[in-house]
Amino acid sequence: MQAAATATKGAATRDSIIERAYQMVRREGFEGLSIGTVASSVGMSKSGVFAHFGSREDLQIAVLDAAAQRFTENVFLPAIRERRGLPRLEAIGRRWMKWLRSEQGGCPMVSAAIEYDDRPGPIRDRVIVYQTRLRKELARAISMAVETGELKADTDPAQLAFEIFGVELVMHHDWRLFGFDEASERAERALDRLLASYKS
Amino acid sequence: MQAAATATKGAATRDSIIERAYQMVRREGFEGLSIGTVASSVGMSKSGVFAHFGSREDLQIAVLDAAAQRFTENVFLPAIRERRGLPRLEAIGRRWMKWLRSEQGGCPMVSAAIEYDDRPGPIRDRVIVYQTRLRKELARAISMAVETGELKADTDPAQLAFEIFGVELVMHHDWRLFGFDEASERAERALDRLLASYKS
DNA sequence: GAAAAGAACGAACGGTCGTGCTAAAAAGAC
DNA sequence: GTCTTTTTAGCACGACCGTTCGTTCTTTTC
Repeated sequence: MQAAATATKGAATRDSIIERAYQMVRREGFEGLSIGTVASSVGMSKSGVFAHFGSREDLQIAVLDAAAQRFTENVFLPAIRERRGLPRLEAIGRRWMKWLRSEQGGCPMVSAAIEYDDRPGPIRDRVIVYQTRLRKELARAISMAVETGELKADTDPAQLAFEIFGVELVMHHDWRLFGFDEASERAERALDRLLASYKS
Repeated sequence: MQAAATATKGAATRDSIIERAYQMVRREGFEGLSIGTVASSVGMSKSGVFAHFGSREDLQIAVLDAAAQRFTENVFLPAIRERRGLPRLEAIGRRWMKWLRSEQGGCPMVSAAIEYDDRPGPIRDRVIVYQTRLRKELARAISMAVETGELKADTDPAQLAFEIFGVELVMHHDWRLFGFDEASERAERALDRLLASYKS
């Protein structure tokens, strides 16, 4: 009996709790997540849900981990199948936007970054870990595009990663406030212009 | 006895309540704002504070209005003294960054946009009004720089405003998570690169 | 001065929150 | 089948929430 996807019955319900909590965080944010609401949503008692995590914070962390994992699976992993260099970098950018759109209720990672950016504690620490990792992966993809000669040799990968992140943030912002279509169109143009300004 | 800065005693304490609440929103966000905490912070009773606003939501809206006013006073109004065109546009960008830095606890407007982007109600409505106005003002400054011939004639003001907003957002994000110095430096470079790509 | 208006207080309300504790139910091992 | 472990429910707690109400104190107006 190796570790299967879900070994015991408890792990399965734990997963379904996280799934439900994940959906709620997208709408209410991490601080808006309450054990009672999650419990009634999955049809369990508060204490039943509570027993799976031991504290509200641990539940929040579990949701944060799930968000990070999903982001990686939906944005970075598929992009790896593209040829290293500009194609892969562009694939990341496009899949990133697609990911933001698919998260109808807002990206939990963005919420977490805003909510905990000055609230010290384990959640903030973990947010920083994930954001650092994301930026590093992005810079790595940029470096490859420099190596292939598709981007200028004097490109600062971290700087371009910073600027790409800005485009994704403003797309997220505008989409939620002003509607998807215009935000997505502008973001695509912004990304094209940005990459063009770095092309050799 | 014309309307002075604060006509009656009540209006004065009302202002001081908003001031305190404003500081708290920067750290805890709008949803984290509680009347009891504000009250004890200004040395009043909960009901005393409550009487000035009539509801928690009205207090939140008062803080939001104060944030918008301060932003205008600190970013747009001073920039108007610069010559219309590129100097004024650059002044807006620089003062914007300075404003983000001066708001040690995070910009309430950014918090509000994230917190209420999918929570219908009067707060979200007002956030959209302010964000629309801001974007329009920014586009207006860009248009002037096109008219003076400093930016390319085919510049889309709304598109450039979108992209500038992205830089400010990622600067806000990185600053809070990774520290000010690097974020500010990268944002300045990003803004320079961005404007350069639009210069005629 | 008195009278009216405004400002602040303190107690209490119904509600929700996270968290313990204990017992029942379910699942798995043998 | 029984026994043991895991999983869930039920209940109660203390704390905090926004809000209401009646009262008291202070300021303004005449």
